[in-house]
Amino acid sequence: MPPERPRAVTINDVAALAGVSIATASKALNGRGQVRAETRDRVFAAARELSFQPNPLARSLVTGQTRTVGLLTSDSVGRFGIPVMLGAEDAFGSGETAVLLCDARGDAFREQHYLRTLLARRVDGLIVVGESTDPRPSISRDLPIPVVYAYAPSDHPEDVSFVPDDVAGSGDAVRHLIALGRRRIAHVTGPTHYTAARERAEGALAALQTAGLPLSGDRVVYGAWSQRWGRHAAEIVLNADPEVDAVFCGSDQIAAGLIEAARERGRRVPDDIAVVGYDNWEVLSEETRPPLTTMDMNLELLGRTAAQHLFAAIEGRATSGIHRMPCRLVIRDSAAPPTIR
Amino acid sequence: MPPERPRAVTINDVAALAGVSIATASKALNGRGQVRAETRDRVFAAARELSFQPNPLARSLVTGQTRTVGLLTSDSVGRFGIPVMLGAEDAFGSGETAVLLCDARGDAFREQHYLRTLLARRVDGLIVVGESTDPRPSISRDLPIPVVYAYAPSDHPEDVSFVPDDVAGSGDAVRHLIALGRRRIAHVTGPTHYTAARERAEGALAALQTAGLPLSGDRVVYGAWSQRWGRHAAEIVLNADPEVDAVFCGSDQIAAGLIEAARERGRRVPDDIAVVGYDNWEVLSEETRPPLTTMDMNLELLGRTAAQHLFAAIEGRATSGIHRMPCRLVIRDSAAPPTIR
DNA sequence: TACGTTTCCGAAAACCTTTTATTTTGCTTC
DNA sequence: GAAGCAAAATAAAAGGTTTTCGGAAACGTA
Repeated sequence: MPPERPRAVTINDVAALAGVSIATASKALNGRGQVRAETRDRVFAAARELSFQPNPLARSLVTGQTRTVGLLTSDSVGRFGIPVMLGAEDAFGSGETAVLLCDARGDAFREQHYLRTLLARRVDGLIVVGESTDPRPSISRDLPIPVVYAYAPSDHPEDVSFVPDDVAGSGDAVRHLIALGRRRIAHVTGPTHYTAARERAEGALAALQTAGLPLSGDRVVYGAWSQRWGRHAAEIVLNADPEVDAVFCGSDQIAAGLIEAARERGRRVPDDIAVVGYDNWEVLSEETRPPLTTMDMNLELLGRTAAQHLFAAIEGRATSGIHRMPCRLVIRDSAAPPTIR
Repeated sequence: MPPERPRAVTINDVAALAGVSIATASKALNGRGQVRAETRDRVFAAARELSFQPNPLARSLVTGQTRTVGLLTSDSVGRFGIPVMLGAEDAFGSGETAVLLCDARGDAFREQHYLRTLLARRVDGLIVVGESTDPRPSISRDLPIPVVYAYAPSDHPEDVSFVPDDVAGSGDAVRHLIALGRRRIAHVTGPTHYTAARERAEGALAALQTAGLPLSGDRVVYGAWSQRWGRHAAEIVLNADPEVDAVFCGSDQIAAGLIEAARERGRRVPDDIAVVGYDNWEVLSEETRPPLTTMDMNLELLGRTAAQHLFAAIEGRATSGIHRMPCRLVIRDSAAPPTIR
């Protein structure tokens, strides 16, 4: 047997104790309409004494607002989606908005199911977070509530999406290497079919071009996101240009593998080769030897910002388009200015 | 302006179309009470035609059940909490139960705030997931709804908790090494103030004792959970017993560091030293050279099981006590039977 | 036909709050 | 003292569903 819930205290009890009607009590508590200061105080006192908590269900039923948003993850939520999700949760949770978690696990059917459920539950808005920066199909068409996309942008230009600015971030990474005096910079990254890989390469190449520098090895070394690939890519890079003095990697895993393999081939990091990673995945970037200089995408902030914009949209102040959020270079030893000794 | 929501179709519309009263419609749709098969069909037909979705708010208001559970993370949710959380979400989401996500981020004040909010929203139950297996303060006392704890058990014996069976898991790990013919087995693990570290050591020692084998180096090497510590511990272990032929590590990070350092000191893994890790954190365990044999705690299953028990408790079939869930050894190259060549 | 049983259906209450429309109160002015 | 008016309070409706209970219809029996 579920334990018998003690009958909850309702606004009726408050009104009775304060000696007013429920209408007055409601208005007093919500600061609406005309109510004398003295009676308002009496109502508040009564509410506090009974530790009254309005029933959100009843309220939602009449107002049509549930103070609830759905958090829908398209692909299975993982390393990148989690921080975004937590950032969003943080933004909502500190207010009065609750977050309904739905992990569609990459299954379009599940996604539809969740979408129906969320709409049935009358959520006020929807935040869709992806696991990669590849654009994803829009779900906002004909939806009666606002939607924002985080990390993975919608493929529909009128939707509002928040993504890391990988082009600018990569530019910063490469400019950092240039500022350190490196002149033969290579770029190793993930599979070419990833938007992230292409954008990071684009940003890196643009920065090199602006500085009038060639790309070491003449071509971007596309491959996989793994440490294993990083090790393999080290050979490619070193063979293509034995004089290479810096490598900008598209992920921390690649960087970790590359550093390992470079050291095994007798190159010192950062003295002979400076290395910059991407993601600032701390379990990795703080454990490599030397610790990794890497680009942090500020994913929590991204999630938080997306949440704030959803909130604004719910209140009628909608934005649109793709918002590119700045990344931040975290400087550690693998690519750092010489310290004073 | 938020787009005007089209007036939702209510059970009134269904009843009108089917030519019955709303009471009959409700009973027909919910399979309750006496209603002729023919009228039931008519009601269902009407509901389908209008694609009627009952308003959960109105329903909850009268039934007192929200088909919603709170998922409360005590400490900041991270590597271990996430899979548990996703497992739970999966179990609920495939039913009709929605999950309200609340990340207290290790802040007791936030936790209280969330607890109040969840209770105000009349959730049917609560699942509390932790980030370590250390017991945590109970929140179930005097709560009108059932609570289950996942990963981090409650410190109150009458609460129901689900934790990985680290003692048995470690025993299995060590027995695996023994079965491979290893006789000088060391154990390197995390800080002694972690329940996980102590329990894993306990299981390892028990298995050695049962087999009549000594612990290489005579004492458990406690330290930290990091790769860095794994590297350092390798020296300790090799100095204490140069003939050591296996190391059971309390985490994959430790194992990764240890393998790296052992190789640098000229030991081959697994030929000279077999290594077993813990956690099966795949980004690490699949990337070490050789790939890591490691203990998987089945965290998703743990979360799913906890969710199922919460569900049972909501329906009045409550369990209690600490449930220890079995772990599963994942065999890769770092500690494997010789393959046929 | 009268009557007792089932079987099925519907009116109305209940859940709790907000909002609208209406009434009451308190005050000012003539 | 009446009229007028603004401010404050209340009654009642609305929101959508489930559930209780009474009543009607159908059916069989005397």
